[in-house]
Amino acid sequence: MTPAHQPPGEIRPGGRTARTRAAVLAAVQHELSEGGFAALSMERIAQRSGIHLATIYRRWRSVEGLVCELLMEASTAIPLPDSGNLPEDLRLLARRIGSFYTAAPMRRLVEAVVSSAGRNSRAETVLADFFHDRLRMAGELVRRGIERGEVPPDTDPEAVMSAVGAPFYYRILIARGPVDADLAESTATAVWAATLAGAYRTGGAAPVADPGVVRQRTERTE
Amino acid sequence: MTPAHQPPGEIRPGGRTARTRAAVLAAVQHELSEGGFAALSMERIAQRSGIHLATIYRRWRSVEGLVCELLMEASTAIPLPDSGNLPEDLRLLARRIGSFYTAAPMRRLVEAVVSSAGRNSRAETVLADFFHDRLRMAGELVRRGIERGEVPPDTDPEAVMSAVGAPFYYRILIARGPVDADLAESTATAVWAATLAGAYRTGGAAPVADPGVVRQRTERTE
DNA sequence: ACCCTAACGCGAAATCGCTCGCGTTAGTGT
DNA sequence: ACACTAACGCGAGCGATTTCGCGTTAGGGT
Repeated sequence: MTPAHQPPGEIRPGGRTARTRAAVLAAVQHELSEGGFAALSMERIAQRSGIHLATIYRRWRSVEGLVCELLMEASTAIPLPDSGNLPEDLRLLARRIGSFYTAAPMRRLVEAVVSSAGRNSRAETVLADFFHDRLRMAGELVRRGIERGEVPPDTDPEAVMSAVGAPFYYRILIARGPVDADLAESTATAVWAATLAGAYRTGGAAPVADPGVVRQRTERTE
Repeated sequence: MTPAHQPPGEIRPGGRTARTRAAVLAAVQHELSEGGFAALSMERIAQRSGIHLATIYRRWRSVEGLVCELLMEASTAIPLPDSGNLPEDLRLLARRIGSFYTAAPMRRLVEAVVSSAGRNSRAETVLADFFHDRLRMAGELVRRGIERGEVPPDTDPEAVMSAVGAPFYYRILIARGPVDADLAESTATAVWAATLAGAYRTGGAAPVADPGVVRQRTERTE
């Protein structure tokens, strides 16, 4: 997302270029935290950052471009736990995601990115790639659990991690309510129970008749 | 969201007004299905619908306004099941949501509404109200299950229904992947298992040590 | 220390989205 | 059938966003 038009023969990532970049992204961060995506305009960013309007347009093309770059900046913000125990890891991760999104700035960033993805096809790609990467990495957590024999071996790691994230994004984007500690606890408990029940096994979900029964069943048509 | 400015002394919902409304909303629907929210502009809608640009601006103010009205139009699109059995109801509902969002038009509509909510505070309110209503109504489904003694009596109905919806919106808005039958089955299984495990009980989630054990436990700090 | 040119600052110009005023059409009540 | 006015069509006009051309500044290589 970085270069809007083809860079000429040579690229200069250092010195002044890096400074203006930092100034602009910091300005976007501030504006986003204060007024949200709705209050985000190129002109305000230019004023706050002290970087000329035309320069920002040249490098990022649009507010969507800026927001995307900010997203990629925050890629390592939530570290993945490794406690040697899957249910514990799930709970730790859910809590980290929860506290991460309890604060307004990151919540606003997600709103902004998803909002951007709706209008800008490039933003959509950036968003999709970002979360695919993240899911793939987080899946490692489940793979360790499989190796330890804590869950069925055909459990889909990315499906489990999607289930960990989904409630938070639902709360932020759809229900538009606060992200709190309860949501994190609830999510961790739910995902672990569902995983044990075989909901995330590959080749179709396994409906359970009684709690704790893990078995495969053919799909029914409604 | 309907009247952008105060209607004068008298309102005329019939005849021509209703026709233009239908024509415009149909045009929005088409444009949305084809090119998505990104390709949605007031001018294109005006051209396709045959309604003058100024008229559309007068009644809806913006594309966000149009999209919101389209959302409210689709309020009864997913009927709530009542099979007399909660896990069956959850599965039926998940399937209905799944097939509802498998088709592009409705998927695009959700993308558009969420995208709009990021920029327009009024759209945000419409979105929140819409889903709160929907959650409240769908909660009835869980309440019946409580009465039948299928789940713990302090289960939070709206938390359960949020869990049914969340995976679909995550798939649409974040993962940006296809909504298919597998997702519906997986979701139904997961939510039922989590509900039995007490993940959605009020007053804090109940971590489970073994599958099927339903018990309350005090929250731990990380 | 020097040159080369990528990246930036600046103001003007073009473009675009949106609004406004006025005349016309067609519901609605009597 | 008639009068009244809400809602629409139309085009001009306004403001905000976006781009362009040119001169200036400051990395990066020799």
